[in-house]
Amino acid sequence: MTVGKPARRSQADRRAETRAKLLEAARELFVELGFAETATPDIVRKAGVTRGALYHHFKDKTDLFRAVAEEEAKAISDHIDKETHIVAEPEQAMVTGSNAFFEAMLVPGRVRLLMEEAPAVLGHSAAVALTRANGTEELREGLSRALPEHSSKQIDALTNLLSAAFDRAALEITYGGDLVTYKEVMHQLVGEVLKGK
Amino acid sequence: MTVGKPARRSQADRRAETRAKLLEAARELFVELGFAETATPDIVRKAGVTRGALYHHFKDKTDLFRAVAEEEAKAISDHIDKETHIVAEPEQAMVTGSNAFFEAMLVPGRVRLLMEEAPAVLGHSAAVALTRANGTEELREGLSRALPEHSSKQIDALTNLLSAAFDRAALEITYGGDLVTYKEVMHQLVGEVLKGK
DNA sequence: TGCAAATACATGCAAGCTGTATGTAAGGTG
DNA sequence: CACCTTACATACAGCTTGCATGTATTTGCA
Repeated sequence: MTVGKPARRSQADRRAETRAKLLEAARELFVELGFAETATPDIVRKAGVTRGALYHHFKDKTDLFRAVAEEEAKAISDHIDKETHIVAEPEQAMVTGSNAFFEAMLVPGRVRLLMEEAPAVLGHSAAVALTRANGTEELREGLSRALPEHSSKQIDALTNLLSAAFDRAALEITYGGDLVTYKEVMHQLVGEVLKGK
Repeated sequence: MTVGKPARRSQADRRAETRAKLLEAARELFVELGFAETATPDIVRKAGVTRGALYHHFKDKTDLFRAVAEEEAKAISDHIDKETHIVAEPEQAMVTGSNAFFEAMLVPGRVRLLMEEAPAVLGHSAAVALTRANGTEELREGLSRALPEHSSKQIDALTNLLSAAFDRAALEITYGGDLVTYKEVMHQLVGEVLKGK
């Protein structure tokens, strides 16, 4: 059995592997130090590749951050979908989705990446677009159903405001706020809106 | 009348003047380009001073940003205080304060500085501490008065969540959201919370 | 199977930025 | 009027980013 003979990997495999290593290393450093304080030499050292690889896979440092953030948002979205897709009734789906959101947000670094860094690095619009999937649609639908008198403009606004409250709750929890309290208060808030008119 | 003879200014005057010029130039560039994309050489060129002056007045670039952000937060706080201090009853003070907040947030650049850049540059905690004065206390007091059964922990949480909603409303308005709609929906939201229980 | 082309990555380099150290001029003080 | 302090200016070292160019591996194809 020949040793040291590097297995002939396909380009796709090589590519996927280095890309994954870059994403992982970048995520850790972005979480720990923030985007601005993280240098690309540090990222590639941690990933075990060179800066050439980084700039081959990503347009620039910001593009790498975008990829990290998108992956993170997708993980959240997937978790919420997995928890809610079995729930049929919209009322219950909202509360389930809410709980799933808070669960997902407990994963270390998510809040830092998506709520603190992303708005500044990618801009507000891109940042909200990232979290667009995070239960926002379920929320909008629930509100729309419960408040048929409201215009879609009003529903959109309300969705944004409640979504912001969810985000802030996650943020505060990360910074030591009490999980149970914030979940309670958040549910109370949504509940009152739903039965309001 | 002697011309060109530079008036003998006091140190305090010199100091205040350069500092003001730096703050003004920095504000413009931070708003236009964001913190990371703004270079100190550009700031001092715009201010008509040298980098030496900048680093004499401020510890580093972040410290300059902090000063700009603090000035901005104070302007908002002053505006809200001016509008609300004549209003006696807490209920009315809240609605007046809310309107004053939205008015204040229309000043160009404020949202960019305080809601987009500040959290990433100064950290979430410092950023919320900055806006701590922006009607947050009136809000907390109003909630506390209207919801006597709630624990102070719950009041704090609710205050944070509604405060986040206010912030998001300002953000969305800046990005083209309809001012009237957001004000309406925000008032509805607060109103429902107040009469809830 | 062997060779050319494409892909994936490595290395070297130029430009720019930050923060500090050191130099100078103006203002305050006894 | 001399000394000290404050306010600023200039020079420099160390990094950082992104690109340009070089090399190795893989793939397509005759």
